[in-house]
Amino acid sequence: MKLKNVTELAKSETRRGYDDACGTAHGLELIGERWALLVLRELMLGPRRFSDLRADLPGISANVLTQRLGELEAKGLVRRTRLPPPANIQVYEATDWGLEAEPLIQTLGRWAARSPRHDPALPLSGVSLMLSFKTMIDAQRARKIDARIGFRFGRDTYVARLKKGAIKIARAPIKDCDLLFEGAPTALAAVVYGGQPLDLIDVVGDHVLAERFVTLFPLPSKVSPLDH
Amino acid sequence: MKLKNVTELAKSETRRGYDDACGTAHGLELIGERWALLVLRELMLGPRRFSDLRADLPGISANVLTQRLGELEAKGLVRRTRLPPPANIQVYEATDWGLEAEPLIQTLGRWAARSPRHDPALPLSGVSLMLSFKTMIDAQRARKIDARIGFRFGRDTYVARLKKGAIKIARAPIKDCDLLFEGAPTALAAVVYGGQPLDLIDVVGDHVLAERFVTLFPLPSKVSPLDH
DNA sequence: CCGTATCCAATAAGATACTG
DNA sequence: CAGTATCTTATTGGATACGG
Repeated sequence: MKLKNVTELAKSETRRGYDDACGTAHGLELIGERWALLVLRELMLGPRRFSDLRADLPGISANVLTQRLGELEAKGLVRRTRLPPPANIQVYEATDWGLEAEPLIQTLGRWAARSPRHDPALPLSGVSLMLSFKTMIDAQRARKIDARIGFRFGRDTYVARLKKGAIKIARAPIKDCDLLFEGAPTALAAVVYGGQPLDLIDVVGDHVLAERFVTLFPLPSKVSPLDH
Repeated sequence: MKLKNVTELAKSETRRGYDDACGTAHGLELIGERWALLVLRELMLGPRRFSDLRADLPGISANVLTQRLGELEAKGLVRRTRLPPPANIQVYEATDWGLEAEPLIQTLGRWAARSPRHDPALPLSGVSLMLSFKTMIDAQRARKIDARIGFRFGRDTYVARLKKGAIKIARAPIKDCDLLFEGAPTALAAVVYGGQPLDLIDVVGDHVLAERFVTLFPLPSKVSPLDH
């Protein structure tokens, strides 16, 4: 009754399984617990520290984050590493296999975007927005664009490389960009997905390119509530 | 403290959300609760009744199943219908949007199949096995096969149509099949995925075809526990 | 047999405070 | 900043009982 410490935590590492050989069921045992997939999502574009994760996952509590990270680490999806000096801080990083969950995150997001209940006005992390661009890009519309586009969300910066309808995005310093967006991820999302005017955010560089860029990510049609 | 009835159930219809505009987060609000995706999985090949679901989801309790079905119905993923007389029984059926979750189920299953912890010897429902065939089929190996293959698991029967490397599967009466497998889904899984000999199950019809069929579904390589 | 409702014990999540 | 400890609340699963 008093062993809420290491022993019990280790035991509760996984909640009772589904006892099902189906890969889907096993997948749920791996990333089906509350918050787990969102923690992994935040690591898809590179390592993050504990407090970054906490800030980007509105509503997660410290103890749940600790527990999820420990479980993901035990399962081999996340690794704890230490940045080389002089930084020398501890960060969490997705393993190769963890990174392979990206199609899963995209498939889930694309499917859920059809939901009539989906509210794109809620807050959004920088990583979420970047991944949504990778997921929702309309290759047809983007095929003629060849550009480097930067994003600055607070102290995090990302660079997107558009070429031949494909988009690659990495966390990287803003350098040699044709265009830079600055502001909150939520504001940029309001422009791209909510049809709000571009002047909600700061745009540095090629404004014509910016106007084109924000139209490259069409949302799928909503499911009609009458179809049930 | 006493209103555990309709009022409170309606309120707890969804557990507290993630407050995140990301489609992935919304997806988790839709099908992220324990058992929800597995319930939906069991409906992917057609309507099922309450007791079928209960039997195919080892370990789910009646009250949790009732609750998940109610939530999935409220979200528009599942519909309650009544089979026409003389059957005239109530069944649960995935809506069109619910059926669109199939790629999600497949992506999750394919990803999780790389897990070193995945145990293919656990029990498995007929629907799971059929969906795993659709997910894991090696189109190259299957491209020369043109056949109708039947499966009988207890009173449920399925027919798979192989043609040009593609496979279509539906719950249907066994008719005009080149080959019929009979037995428990778990036994057939042991043959196809566990490398067990074919004589674990009953095979009626073209045995040569049967031997080829069971090699069409290669599992992905496991993640090495050392890669962490 | 088909579900649904209720009660109970075990766990997981959430909020908050706190320590190295 | 990076977690831990503790307390409270919500959810889960199992048993059982109940109505159609």
